[in-house]
Amino acid sequence: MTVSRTLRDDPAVSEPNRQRVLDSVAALGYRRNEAARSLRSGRSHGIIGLVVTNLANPFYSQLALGVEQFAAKHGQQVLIGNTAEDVERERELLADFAARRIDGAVVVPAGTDHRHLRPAHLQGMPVVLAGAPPRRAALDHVLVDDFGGAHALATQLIDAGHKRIGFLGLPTHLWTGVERLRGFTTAMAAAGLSTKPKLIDHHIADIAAAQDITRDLLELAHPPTAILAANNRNTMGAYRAIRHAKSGTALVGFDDFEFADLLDQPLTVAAYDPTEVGAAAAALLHDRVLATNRSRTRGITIAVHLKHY
Amino acid sequence: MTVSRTLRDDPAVSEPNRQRVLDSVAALGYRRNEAARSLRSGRSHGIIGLVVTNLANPFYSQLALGVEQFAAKHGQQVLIGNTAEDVERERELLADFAARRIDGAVVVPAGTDHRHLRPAHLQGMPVVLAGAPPRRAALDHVLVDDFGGAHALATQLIDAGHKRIGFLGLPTHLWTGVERLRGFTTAMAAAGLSTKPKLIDHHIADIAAAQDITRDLLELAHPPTAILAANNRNTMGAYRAIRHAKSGTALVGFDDFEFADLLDQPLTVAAYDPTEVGAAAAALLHDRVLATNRSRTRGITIAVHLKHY
DNA sequence: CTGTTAGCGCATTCAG
DNA sequence: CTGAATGCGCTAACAG
Repeated sequence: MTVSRTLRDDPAVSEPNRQRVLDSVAALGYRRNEAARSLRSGRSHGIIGLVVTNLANPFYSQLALGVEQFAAKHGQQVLIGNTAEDVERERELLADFAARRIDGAVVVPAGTDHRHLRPAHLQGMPVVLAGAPPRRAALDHVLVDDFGGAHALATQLIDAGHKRIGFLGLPTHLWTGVERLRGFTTAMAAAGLSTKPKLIDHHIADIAAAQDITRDLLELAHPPTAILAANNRNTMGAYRAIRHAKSGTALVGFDDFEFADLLDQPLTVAAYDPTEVGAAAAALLHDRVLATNRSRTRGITIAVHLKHY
Repeated sequence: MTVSRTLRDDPAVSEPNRQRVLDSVAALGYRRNEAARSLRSGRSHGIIGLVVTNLANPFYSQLALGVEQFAAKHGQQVLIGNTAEDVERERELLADFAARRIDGAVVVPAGTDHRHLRPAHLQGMPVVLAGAPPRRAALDHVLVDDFGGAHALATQLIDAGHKRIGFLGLPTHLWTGVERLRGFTTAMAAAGLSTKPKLIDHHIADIAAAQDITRDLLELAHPPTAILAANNRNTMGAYRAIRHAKSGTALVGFDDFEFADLLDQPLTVAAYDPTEVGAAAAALLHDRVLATNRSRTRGITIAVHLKHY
């Protein structure tokens, strides 16, 4: 018991005994068995989960770093899972996490129905969403200012005199896809400009597709004079097409990326720090775990700023 | 007991009872308590650790994905830790992992002395190294063919007729730094070419430093006609300097990177798949955990191939 | 301040 | 094939 108390920083241990314990612990290399500890108390001690859709994507790996850094600062460790956009796998992972009685999880959701992420379905384990707002569930969440970033990008083009602007969007079943499109169309409408359906695309799978679509846009009878790409892959594809066509079309894009400054033309990107998203989500989770009262859910939005290359 | 047996796939349960259990489990949403499970058996059930030096680095996040994918295939989960190159933190993380009685860990080591990674120091927990060979400890390991890749890059330059070749190296306290340099010098020696100390550099901290050093190289009285960069950051820095100087200097580099095809000059890179490194390490760990006999340690080397842009 | 008792939920062992 | 007894290592609650 004295050992247990000492290692738990219980003040009810005399100083001489405390020292004797610490000395012996150091000499023997003794470590508490965390499995027994968490069994006894019914809670995991210092493990939080992180579920992302694609760990190889730099956005999510940086987010993971943010979660890890916050967790480390609080003596916690991070159990990670990759869903590859598969909702079934997401459900499975979280059920596993709950069975391990971990403290909670940060989730980048794969789907748009989040009922299976409610604590009621996970033995009371709390979940914080990252990158998407909760749907059909009351959950803490951290978002990126997708609307604001896209709005600012569009506004910059409009202020520079562009009237025909092409938009390389993301699938609209993604929150991010909807918001970035909305930012674009709102800015256009505010300037009294019309958004031509012909100049807007959503089903862009990869860099090559973005390049093809941009090439088609540039070959129109009335091609756009500028293009707004909704993420960095679309930006890259558009850049290739523009460069190939030597068209002088202006380009702005959401997401910063390494080597953006190596391109041959001016580029403005809407940038933000993914580690901040992760850290903020971990912080919300931390608060939620400590919250004895079931307080209202909270939402945080991470700011986006323009960066000119 | 019948529930316990059923959930453990113990064949000693009658079919009707098995079904009744499974039905009830489904109806109630019951899940075994993994903490109790691992307490009882003294082993963690299906958690492996992963310790990397920098999760935000795409190399390590892809490695992490490889580990996660292998683990998922075997019903395991991954506890992740970031050392930020801090050996003390590495030691701490692994001691924590051991205290949690996880099955084992894949470690990208921060230092060159691996004695603290021996099972004897970690309550018997096995460790597999990734990216560096074991030093002062007998450990399974997965390496990349750094020597072969650098050798192939140098050989390509030599075959193209280059005689004065600059080398942008990595710190030689890193295994990778030593091996890539050795690949370069070996190829040069085999071709009867001398390696000028003036054209070789090691203490390159970031892209900007690589750019500065390359600029200095190009301003020499006898500048190199080609440059071999030992990783993708050095390649990027060298590219900037070459492009700025409009010198026409040839460039090859270790590591593939996204957008390498966007550059204005031909580029050859030594490429490999980091997820393969992670998957191979997880596989070695898996074998080691299952190995009842303390078999000899094993080492695997992942192949590198040239890719021409 | 320190020690004793009891139990967290599971799986091993042994009886039936 | 099924169940009862027991203990994994720790800590809450209580007694001294």
